[in-house]
Order: sequence, then structure tokens, then C-alpha cells
Amino acid sequence: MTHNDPQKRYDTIIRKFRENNHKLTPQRLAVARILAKSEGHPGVESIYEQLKEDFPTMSLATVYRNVMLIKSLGEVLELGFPEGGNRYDGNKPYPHPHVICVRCKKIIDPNLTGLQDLTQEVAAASGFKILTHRMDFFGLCEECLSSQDAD
Amino acid sequence: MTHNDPQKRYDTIIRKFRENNHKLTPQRLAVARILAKSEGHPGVESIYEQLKEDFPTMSLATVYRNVMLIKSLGEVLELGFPEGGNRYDGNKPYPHPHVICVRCKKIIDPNLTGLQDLTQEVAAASGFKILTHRMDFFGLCEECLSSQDAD
DNA sequence: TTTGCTGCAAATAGTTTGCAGAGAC
DNA sequence: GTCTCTGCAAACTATTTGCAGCAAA
Repeated sequence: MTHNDPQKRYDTIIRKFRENNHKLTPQRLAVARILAKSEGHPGVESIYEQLKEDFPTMSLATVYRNVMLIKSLGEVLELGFPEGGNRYDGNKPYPHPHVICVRCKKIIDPNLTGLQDLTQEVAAASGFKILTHRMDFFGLCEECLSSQDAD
Repeated sequence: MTHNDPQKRYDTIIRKFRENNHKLTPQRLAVARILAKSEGHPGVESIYEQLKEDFPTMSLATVYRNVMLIKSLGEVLELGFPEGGNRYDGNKPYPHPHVICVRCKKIIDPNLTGLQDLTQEVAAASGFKILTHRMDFFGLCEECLSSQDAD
């Protein structure tokens, strides 16, 4: 429930690449490495910035394509936002609650002990066959609460 | 908890308009009327289509501006989606769970009895001051389950 | 050698904005 | 009469796509 081993996650993603006959390019492996740890739930722009150091010619389009590829393999959870700037979690690629700071955009995984699975109840109440879900809590993190300066 | 009286919701929105010195144009009132009942959680495009009958010159920009105005008055809940096509609920303009059909895009409000408020627990677990939340369940509605034809 | 990948630039689509005329009050 | 609102079209921005050259296997 806490944090998975980034190395194991990385190995799993690479295995999926091989199983599906995708070539192991340096750029692709680098994207996988960042998603495997997914520190801070990075966005495409953040991944791009991290990679530009090692790959000066790196293109944003390549980041998009590889993140989408890994998503299509079921190895990254995409947190899309209507305002744009999607965020990714390749460390825990299954639905789970998130807490999002509306000021600094930090995203963390809360440790909820008493969270029963609502899926059964929702299915019964709605008649739907539930496939997935999304649970986001928005607020201010401790840091942003302390520094209650202006915007 | 079920459905609010559209007339009362409409009156509330109009009152907010007056209180904040916004002019009561026919287009604005028409948007408010549709949001007050919010049947099926309409999107901007849907509102636009409904209004074009009465206002042949109606512009999409006007719908956007008035929906945003009503949102800024706290009288409509915006359900934004990363794929675009935001949906609105002016009948229950406060956070509540939604069940969304991934095929026909229907959105309903499930009647969840045993839903304790997780906000307290999330706040304790994360240190955040929680301001709002979003809870979406995605799946297939009964109609789409029955007609299991192709896409 | 073959096939898929990358980088660049152009295209896309939902939403927002500038501006001039129209309308609420 | 004043000031906001509307309608139109252009702008905006995150993301996607076409294409030619390049690299993995």
C-alpha cells in the first residue's frame, strides 16, 4: 500500500516492452525509469525537463508517445486534469486516492486505513458495471499552509 | 439528497445575479434555466444546442461566459474531464459522487447510503487542509450493458 | 536489412479573449 | 445615457500527427 520498489517496477515495464515487441531505445528506457519511481507524480513537462539533461535533442512528442505507450501496457496510471498538465504514477499503476495541493500542485498518496471499497455499493445503487474510479481530494499542503503569503 | 426543485435553484441563481449586479439578459437567464435542472449533467455543447432553438444567433462563447459566471457565483458544479467536454450540475452545486458511463457518457448521481465523509481521515493522513473533492466511478450503464453490440 | 522510433514542425480541438455593436437598466 | 453583454473571429495551449532520417534488433 505504501511505495513499490522502483527497480521492480522498472523491470516489469521493460518486460512488457519486450513481450510486446517494442524497441528499447535510450529515450524510452529513460522515460520508463522516471515513471517507475514517479516521485511527486510527474507530468509530461517535468519528465521532459529531467530528460533534456541526458538527451539534449529530446522532443516533447517523444515523451508523450512513450508515456502513452506505457499507459497502453497498463503500467502507468494517468491522472488527467481538465486544466491540462496530466500527471502520471508508474509506481502504483492502479486506481487509488490522491491528495492534491491546489497551490503548489503537489500530489501525494494518503494512507487511508478505513477506506472500504465503495465499488460494490455504487454498482448496486446505479446498476452500472463499474470498471474503474477516480478519487481526488483538493486542498492546501502543510508547506503552503505555513507560507500563507500572497499568491 | 435526491433532486432539488429546479424552480428554487433558478430563483437562487437569479438572486445571485442581482446581488452581484449582473445584467439579466435573455441568454443568461436561459443558461441559468438549463443549469437549474441540469438534466443529465449537460455540457457546454449540449446547452448551446438547446439554446440555438430560441436564440438562433447564440454563440458558444456566450454559453462559456455565462456558465463560468454562474460557477464563479458558486451555483454550478463543474465536472471537468481531461478529454474535454466538461459537464455541469447546477441542481446540486456541491461535491458529490458521480457514476459515468464510458460508452454513452451518461452521468448519474448514485444514492450512496453508507458513504462516510472521508475528508476528515484524508486531512489527518495527509496534513492537508481539504477544500473540496471529486469522486467519479466509471463503467457501463444498464442500457449499454444490454445492447452489447459493437461500438 | 527491416521495422519501428525520434525530432521537428504543423495540425488539432476545446476553451478563452479582443473588439465593435447591441441591449439591460 | 452608461456600462455590461453578445457574437464573431482570432488566439491560445496541451496534445497529437505526418514525415524524413536514424537506430534497434
